[in-house]
Amino acid sequence: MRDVHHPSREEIDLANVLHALSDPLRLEIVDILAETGEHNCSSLGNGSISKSTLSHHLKVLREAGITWTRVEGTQRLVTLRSDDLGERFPGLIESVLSATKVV
Amino acid sequence: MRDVHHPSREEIDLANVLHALSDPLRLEIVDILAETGEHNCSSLGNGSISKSTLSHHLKVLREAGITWTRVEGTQRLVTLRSDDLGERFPGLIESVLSATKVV
DNA sequence: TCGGTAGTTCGTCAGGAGTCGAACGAAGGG
DNA sequence: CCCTTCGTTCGACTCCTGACGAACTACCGA
Repeated sequence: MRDVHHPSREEIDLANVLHALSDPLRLEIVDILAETGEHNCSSLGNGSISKSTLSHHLKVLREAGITWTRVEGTQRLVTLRSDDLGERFPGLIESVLSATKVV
Repeated sequence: MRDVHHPSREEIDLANVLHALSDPLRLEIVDILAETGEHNCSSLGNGSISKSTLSHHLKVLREAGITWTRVEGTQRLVTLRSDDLGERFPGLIESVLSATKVV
C-alpha cells in the first residue's frame, strides 16, 4: 500500500482515458482538480458517496493516467497529470474540461 | 424501424459521448467516418464482428449524438455529426480524433 | 411475387462496473 | 502504547455492456 502504481506516459491509452472520464462523478473530480489543484481524497467526495466508492473512482482515474497520487503522511494527495496528458493527447483534456462548463 | 431516433443537439451529454468513444471498435468507426465520410453499416465492420454487434455499436454512437443515420432504400447511411458536436463541445471530437493517431 | 440484401430486434450469456459495509493497514498524536 | 484519522482492500450485490445467432422487417430487382 506504500507505493502507488501509475502507468508510464507511453502506457496511457486513449480508450481507457475516455472511459475513465465517462463517469459523471469522475468528471466532476477532474474538474475540481483542474480548477483548484491538489486535493486529498476525502475533500473530493461529494458527501453522498462512501469512501470505498470514492477510493475506487480515484483508482480508475490514476490507472488511466489522468491523475497523480503522492503519499504524504497519512494522506494521499491527488493532482491532474496535465503534463503527461497534454504531451500524449494534445488538447484533449482541455476540450473535455471546457465541455464540462457547457450547459 | 422506418424512423431512426437521434437526440437533439441540446440532449447530447458529455459523459454519454465519452462513454460511447471509450470502446476501441467505436473509436475506430468514428475515425473511419471522419477520414472517409459517409458509410453504410456493413462497410464499417472489421470483418470479425457479427452484424448484430455492429448494429449495437452504431446505435450507441447514434444515441450519444456522435453519428447521424439516414435511410436510403435498404441501406442506412452513417455520418459523423461534426456540426452539432462542434457546436456543443468545441474542439472535443477533433482532439479525440487526433489522439487516435498517436502511437 | 419471390428471393436476396441490409439492418434491427430479441433472448441469452459471460464478464465488467458501481455501490456499499466491514475489515484492514499505515501514520501520527496523546 | 493506544486510539484516531485517512485511505485501501475485500467480498457481495446489482445493473450494465458487449457478444452471438436466430428471427424479423423493409426495400429492391428479376
